[in-house]
Amino acid sequence: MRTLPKKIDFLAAEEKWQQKWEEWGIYHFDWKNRSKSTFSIDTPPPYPSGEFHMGNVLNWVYIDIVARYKRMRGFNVHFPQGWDCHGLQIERRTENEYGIEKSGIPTAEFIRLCKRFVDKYVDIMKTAVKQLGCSNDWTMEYKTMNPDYWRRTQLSFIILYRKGYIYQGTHPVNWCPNCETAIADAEVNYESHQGDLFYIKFLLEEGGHLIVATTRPELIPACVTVAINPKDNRFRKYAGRNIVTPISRRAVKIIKDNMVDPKFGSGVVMICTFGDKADVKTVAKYELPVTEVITKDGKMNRRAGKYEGLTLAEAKTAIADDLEKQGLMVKREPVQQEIGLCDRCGAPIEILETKQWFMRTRKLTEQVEKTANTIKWHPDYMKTRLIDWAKSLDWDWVISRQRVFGTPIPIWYCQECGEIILADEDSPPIDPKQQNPNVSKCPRCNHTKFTPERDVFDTWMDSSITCAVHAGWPNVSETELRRLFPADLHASGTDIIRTWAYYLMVRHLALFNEKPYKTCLINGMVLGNDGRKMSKSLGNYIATPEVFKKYGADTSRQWAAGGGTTGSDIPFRWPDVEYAWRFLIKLWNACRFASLLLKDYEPAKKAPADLPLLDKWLLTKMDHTTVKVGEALERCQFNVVMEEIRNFTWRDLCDNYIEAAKHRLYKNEVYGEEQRRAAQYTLYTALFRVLQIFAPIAPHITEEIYQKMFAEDLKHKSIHLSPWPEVKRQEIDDEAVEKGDLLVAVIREVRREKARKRIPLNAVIKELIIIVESEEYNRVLSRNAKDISGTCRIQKIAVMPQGDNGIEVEGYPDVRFVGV
RNA sequence: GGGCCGAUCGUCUAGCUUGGUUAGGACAUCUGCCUGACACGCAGAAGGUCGCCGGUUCAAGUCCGGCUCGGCCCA
Repeated sequence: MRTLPKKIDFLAAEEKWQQKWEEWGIYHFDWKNRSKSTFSIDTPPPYPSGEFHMGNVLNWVYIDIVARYKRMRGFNVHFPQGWDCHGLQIERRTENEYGIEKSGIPTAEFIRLCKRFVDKYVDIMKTAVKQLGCSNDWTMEYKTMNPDYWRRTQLSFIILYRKGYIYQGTHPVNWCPNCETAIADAEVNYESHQGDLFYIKFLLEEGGHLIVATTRPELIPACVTVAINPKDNRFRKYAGRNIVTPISRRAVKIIKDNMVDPKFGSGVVMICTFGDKADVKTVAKYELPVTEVITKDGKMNRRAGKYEGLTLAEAKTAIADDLEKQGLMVKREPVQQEIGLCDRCGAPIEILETKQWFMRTRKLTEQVEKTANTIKWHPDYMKTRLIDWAKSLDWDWVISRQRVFGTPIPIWYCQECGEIILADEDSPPIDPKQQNPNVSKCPRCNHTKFTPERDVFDTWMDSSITCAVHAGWPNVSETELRRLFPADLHASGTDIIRTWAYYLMVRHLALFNEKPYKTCLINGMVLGNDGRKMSKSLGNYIATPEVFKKYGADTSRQWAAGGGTTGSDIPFRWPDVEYAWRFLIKLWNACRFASLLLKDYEPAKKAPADLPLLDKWLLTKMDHTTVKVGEALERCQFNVVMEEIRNFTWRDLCDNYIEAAKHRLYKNEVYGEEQRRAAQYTLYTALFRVLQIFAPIAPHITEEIYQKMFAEDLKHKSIHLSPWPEVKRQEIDDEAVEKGDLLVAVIREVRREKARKRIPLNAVIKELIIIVESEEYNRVLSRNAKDISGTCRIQKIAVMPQGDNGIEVEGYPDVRFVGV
């Protein structure tokens, strides 16, 4: 066996193996192999924002550990990787990057720049994923902006349309005035905000007035009714009467509705079209008219009269001032309110009524719930988040976006009668703005001119069909599709359950009447060391390269695996990273030590007969660890995996076994060749086992050591292609564990006594007498007395049934010793 | 207001599913030791009434109910 060098450049070794693995293609899915069971992983294609943060690290490490483990378990692992390219954020960042404005250049040119931007940042992120040592199969890499992916997104739309899941409607939607597009519920974040609550006099038609409390006086021109609570005795009598809005001077009816909280403000609220979601509900309930006063870019429109052209904030001030002047402003008071913000740009959203495309998702809610219950969740309680979210949705999913960088909606309209012309199933990929439909005339009115749909799809329309796309849809037969679909595993974060996990669910249920994934693995958020969500603005941000450059991938991966329970938020702590780093060094040194003492070792296929107690003790502990690690991996409890491996390696193997076996390894002239061979066998076996069970977490160092020490003998091309160790029941010797524990306890107590007496550990003890009454213990200690004397540097050792008081061995009241 | 999660040594965290060892670990602290792999190490020490109040039980960090305080998501 080759000896390991004293020092190793871990970072260089990582790069070396990453290149080798790719060269060897060992992570490729084996399409031809029909005998192995497949394990398909639905990797969420990330948004190539260019930032590969510690949250991405967490997400990828979780998935990759499973991928590597399943490969060792003999599965044909399908682990693709794609990139989710379209979207608002990319458009905006492209504008920043190239110092341009979307409206200032031709659309085709702008799209070209967006693609350039995406390509650049995909490369950066891909580099990071590779640096992390992820075992993705890059032969299946895809980008959702490519025509081949468009084809799939568009085809799925056409199928859903035919199945009745798609409709176009004029409906209030969340609207971002900054991005100038509709956005879905899932893209709205709510934030608490200190605002003003205005108390404004509305004059009753018949004289007198009511005081309306509102946070948004700028919407008075959009006021369509005023509402009070039916149980509110103060105002009940006004229901059904007319009241005149100030500013716009319109008469509107007073209605009564339970949703009005009599305790909030004045107990009288105005309903505007649309101030918030509650307004939308009320309007639908009472079939109220809609008065829009906001333009798509967030300004007041013509209906606002003299306020036209003002921004909403300006209009608020202006209207409040005018009300003040007219003596209609009673008072204003500070109030905490929840404001909806655009997920991509942070601007406050509005609700506008526009023509949009929708997917009928709400009718699937019951099925979503039922299906979610058939899926295995890690951790289990995450499924309630999905179910609660699905049940809480008020609106269907708005799938159209008023943007340019996205998959086009394959629709045309007849210029004469407005008939909707849907693209054929074999037309995609298609851009209706560039091509005409396959029909030459309108099926309804025979007109021959068509207008293309200019909207594009919500990015989630691209990224929520991946489970099927990864499995080859629509290019493969049903049988072939079922080979990899539903995915065996989908992985994502707590923050995107409401989007990713949910949209995947509704899309695949609607398209295939099948769940998208069989298990769902959820990672928590990465927190800064102050316990708050890591973000640049909070100043608790750790950039990934900072960690990678200093500590590399295996350390980062250990941090991710061991940082906390799966699903919980993981704080980023440098001490954890350093501990992980030290473990790598410890493992290296242990292996180096072994390699020095195994130089002349001829690997044995079978265990030598009659192994010494301590060797059986270690090997049984090794098997128990293997079983626990395997079980923890099956349950995605990566922190447990880390703990088991570290404890076994550091404590049992290094601190206890190696220390207690050194004398046998060094002095075979004293202890005999057989004893030495036994220790060599045990070291060899235990270290290879550690490398194997640690391989899914730390793929580089385990490969480096394996190749140097074991490959020649064991012949697996890579440790990652070695089969996961099967523990044979007959090799488990729990009696040896019990007896070995006694031996280790005695050694520990002797060391402790040396520490108490301030004697150096390596000080020689002339004579040690162990007093033990129990016959069984006596036998154990007598037989293995040489391990105690060899380890603790005792010249003469004796075991006696009776004697003076002495020092009691912790945990063994009837075992004492004298002589230190 | 609703849903979910959490509260364990100075700090961070495991254990709770399936109640029963001296509540495990890391960092920090203290004391020894350069022991023929490793000072990026080794051997030790100290530090916890497991958020609060009840209940079930021979036995509760673990199960049940209530409360308080945080976090996330939503209205």
